Amino acid sequence: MIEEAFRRTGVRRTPQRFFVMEHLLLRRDHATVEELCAAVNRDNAMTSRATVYNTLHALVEAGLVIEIMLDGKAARYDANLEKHHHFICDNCGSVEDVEWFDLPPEMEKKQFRAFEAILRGKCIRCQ
Amino acid sequence: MIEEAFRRTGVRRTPQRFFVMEHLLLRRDHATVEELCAAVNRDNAMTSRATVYNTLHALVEAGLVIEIMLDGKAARYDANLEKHHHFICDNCGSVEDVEWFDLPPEMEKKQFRAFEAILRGKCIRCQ
DNA sequence: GTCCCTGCAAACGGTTTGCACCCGG
DNA sequence: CCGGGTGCAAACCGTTTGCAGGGAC
Repeated sequence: MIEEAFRRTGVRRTPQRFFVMEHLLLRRDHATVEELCAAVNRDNAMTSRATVYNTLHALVEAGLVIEIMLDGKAARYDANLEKHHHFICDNCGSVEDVEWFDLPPEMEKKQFRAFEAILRGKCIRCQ
Repeated sequence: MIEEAFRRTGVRRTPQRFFVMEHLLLRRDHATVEELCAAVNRDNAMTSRATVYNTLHALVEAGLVIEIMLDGKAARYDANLEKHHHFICDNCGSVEDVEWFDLPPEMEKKQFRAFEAILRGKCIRCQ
């Protein structure tokens, strides 16, 4: 529940923040700022790009959303908080979640703070 | 040998291209365009930023260098053609090569075209 | 009532592009 | 000589910032 998550993490509840969070939860398609801005403005009240950036920073800070930076293109945002990796389609550039797997044992020893895998290929639609 | 690599891959040999390639081979520190531009201009003839970009595209195209895009910051370039992963220091942002490891067997089955791991932590200097 | 959020517009940093000139093959 | 590379400057695109006004708590 969004209200509850905001209260719990101390994120101030504004319509803009609510709509952004709602969109990320409903359509888990790794939206970019541009897409979120368009979606929120289509469905609801007016929201500036700057506010979408501000909102996303707040949500990332609060741990409600993760930021995915791939290939130097626009950042994408993901409300899936389970540990997972990412797949990028060579053809259409879409991003999909991939089930989590750990580092091999010999690497695990080295105590990295974080591990993230990026997998590439053609997605089902593009094959 | 640089001359030979250029001839083999059909990259036209200009002083600028030679110096960029030389720098990447000698100091394998994952240089950014900015750093390469500065280094080439310090040591040798004048070279514009646009030409460094052009050169790097040509070298990546020719398969003599790989491009590393991390965290939406400036691209970095690497003359290490062996398969490897990358480590980024949380503190200073430096990038290091990490020995290659494969996907776990259950993932290997899915036939991804490419796999790249990004590891994070503190580098030796920053610990 | 106090902060913090919002919208706007300008600034920013990395990269790309258009163009006239130049040089490698 | 020809095609492609070079330098310069302007354009581009995603993101950040400064600021005045407004809404959450």
